[in-house]
Amino acid sequence: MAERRTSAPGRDRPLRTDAARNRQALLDAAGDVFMELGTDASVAQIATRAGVAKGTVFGHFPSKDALLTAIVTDEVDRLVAASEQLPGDLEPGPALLAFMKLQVDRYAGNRALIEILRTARAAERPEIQAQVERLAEAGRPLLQRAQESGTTRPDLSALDVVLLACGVYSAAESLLDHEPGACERFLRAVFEGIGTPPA
Amino acid sequence: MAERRTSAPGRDRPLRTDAARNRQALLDAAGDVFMELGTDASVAQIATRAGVAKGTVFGHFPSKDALLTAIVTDEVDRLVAASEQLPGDLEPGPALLAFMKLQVDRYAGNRALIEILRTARAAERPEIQAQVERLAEAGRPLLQRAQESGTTRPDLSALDVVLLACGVYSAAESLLDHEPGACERFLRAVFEGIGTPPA
DNA sequence: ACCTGAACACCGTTCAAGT
DNA sequence: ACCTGAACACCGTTCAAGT
Repeated sequence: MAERRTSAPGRDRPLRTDAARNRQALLDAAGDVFMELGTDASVAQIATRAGVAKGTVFGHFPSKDALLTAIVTDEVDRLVAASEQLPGDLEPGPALLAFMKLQVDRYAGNRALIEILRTARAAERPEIQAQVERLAEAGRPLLQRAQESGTTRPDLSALDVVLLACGVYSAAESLLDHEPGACERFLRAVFEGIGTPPA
Repeated sequence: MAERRTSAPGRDRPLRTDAARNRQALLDAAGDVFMELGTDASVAQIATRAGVAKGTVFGHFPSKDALLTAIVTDEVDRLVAASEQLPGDLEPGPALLAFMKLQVDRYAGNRALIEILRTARAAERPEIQAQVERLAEAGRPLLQRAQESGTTRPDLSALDVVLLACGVYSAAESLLDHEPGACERFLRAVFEGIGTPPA
């Protein structure tokens, strides 16, 4: 769940109570609307759902992008927490696979999330890139353990693992309507290798 | 190169000479502008580059999407042709890898192309889906040969291969500025498997 | 201190008026 | 038969006026 704060980050004094309520309503509305409709959802839709005027959005967030960044940060919070709570008795390889599975499942659950991550070209959006790296950091110990056990190729970085999970979801997305298990199938293919002869 | 036609598809009579010239100018301009700026480039930019009024665009193409579809069709034409001209003496596995390499190279060369392909959710844009399947068809014999030789896993379809190439490029995109070989590295990782111990 | 809603510059698309 | 450019509905963003 998102941290319920009554002040914007980098603020020393608390918000007025109605402003704090509006801010949270905007975050909730943005979360819902972006999740369902993706990044193309309009600011007006979010304002309406939050019960405020369109201009009020920009009193709390400097731009639509800032609102999207807040959503991404929230989702990455949950992913980091979930990856820390992965069952501890997993073998190194399966643990890394489970980390990637957590990601594709979140992408499947939030249209906006994957749209933002794959639109964010590295140099252009440092705030988004920071979230991607935060996610990579959560996966780093899992990757290290897998590589030290010799079950994972050594030429991969923690960032690579996160990017490949994005790529796997992107590849599978158009299949999901007719094949709900497409992500798992592609994840397994990537893990074991396309060029793997039948068992 | 794009086929230079003086009539729109599904037309029996030829276009007036000035109209034919404008149509081709629009296709050329759209190819250039979309390639450089991606799908966010405006219709006005394309009209200006083509030397016509904004309204003229919609006399030739019913929508901006139709213009994008024309670009995708053109790029798929080239990809299909290139994959038919792959060296015939390649082993089955490397031939399939080369087919995927052709794709990621085109995605790297045309910002709009990959943007369209990964935005096109299957059910929503049948014209784009048709182009993806045309590309899959070009890869089918290569996949079949690789699977029959036992060097490629049997649970992949020709469509899967195209989608995975899109996914690999998407995963590598943000790294390309600092690591130009990121696509090849990810392609190799996916081919050999992430879970492959050091050689 | 915050909210509102009109206003602005932009976008894709339409269409009456021209040639 | 085709082109033009004004007009329309929409978008993200700004800001003067309110409370």
